[in-house]
Amino acid sequence: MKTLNLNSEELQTAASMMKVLGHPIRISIIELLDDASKMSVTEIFKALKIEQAIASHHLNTLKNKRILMSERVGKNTYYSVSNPNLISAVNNVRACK
Amino acid sequence: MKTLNLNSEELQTAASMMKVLGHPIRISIIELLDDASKMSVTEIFKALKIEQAIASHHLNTLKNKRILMSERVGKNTYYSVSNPNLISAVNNVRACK
DNA sequence: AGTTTACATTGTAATAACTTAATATCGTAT
DNA sequence: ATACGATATTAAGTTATTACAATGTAAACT
Repeated sequence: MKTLNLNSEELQTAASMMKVLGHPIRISIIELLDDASKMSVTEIFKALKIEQAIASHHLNTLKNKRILMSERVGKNTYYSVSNPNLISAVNNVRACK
Repeated sequence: MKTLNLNSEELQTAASMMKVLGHPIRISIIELLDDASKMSVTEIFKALKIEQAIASHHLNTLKNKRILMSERVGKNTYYSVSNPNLISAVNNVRACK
């Protein structure tokens, strides 16, 4: 019988990334960025009709787990998805009925 | 600018499935079942070296979100992954460095 | 320098998730 | 019926998440 190591760094990382993707606002951000590739905080919070502070908080959460990258251009910060596999992951879960 | 509906049933469901996948024990259960296709609770908790009650809790959590299916055969309950897309989702996140 | 636009951070309170331990149920065989 | 192996449930304490509100910082322009 196969045994696994629950404490491996890779597993912990994967779990924390999954967990962070497990929020409707954060999934929506990924899907917006899948279409647009880069968006500013203002574009995102307006598209989702949420408070600016909430968008900022979720964007920061996603960035901390290296799901998003950010780039400051003047007053704006543009966010983008760091790895296309993450979009696939979202699409796969979306495809479950 | 595109707007999305944060309250859609599908989005909520996808988010809650993702969230449930965001735990090292639950990811490991998916990976065990990817290899074995069906396993009993005892096989799972021994493979992961965790308490029986903890395995049972996590299995129930996964079943509630329809990530796993279960089938009772005599004294044993066999669990299996309900949809191969979920295995793909885990693999996609695993593949992110 | 002061103002405006764009983002980020902090504190707080409510809710949800996790672990652990103990107990209960279910199926089979004696 | 009882006992045992397998699984499920319950309850309690702790920790983690979340939304909200308010405040703070940063860049560009006048």
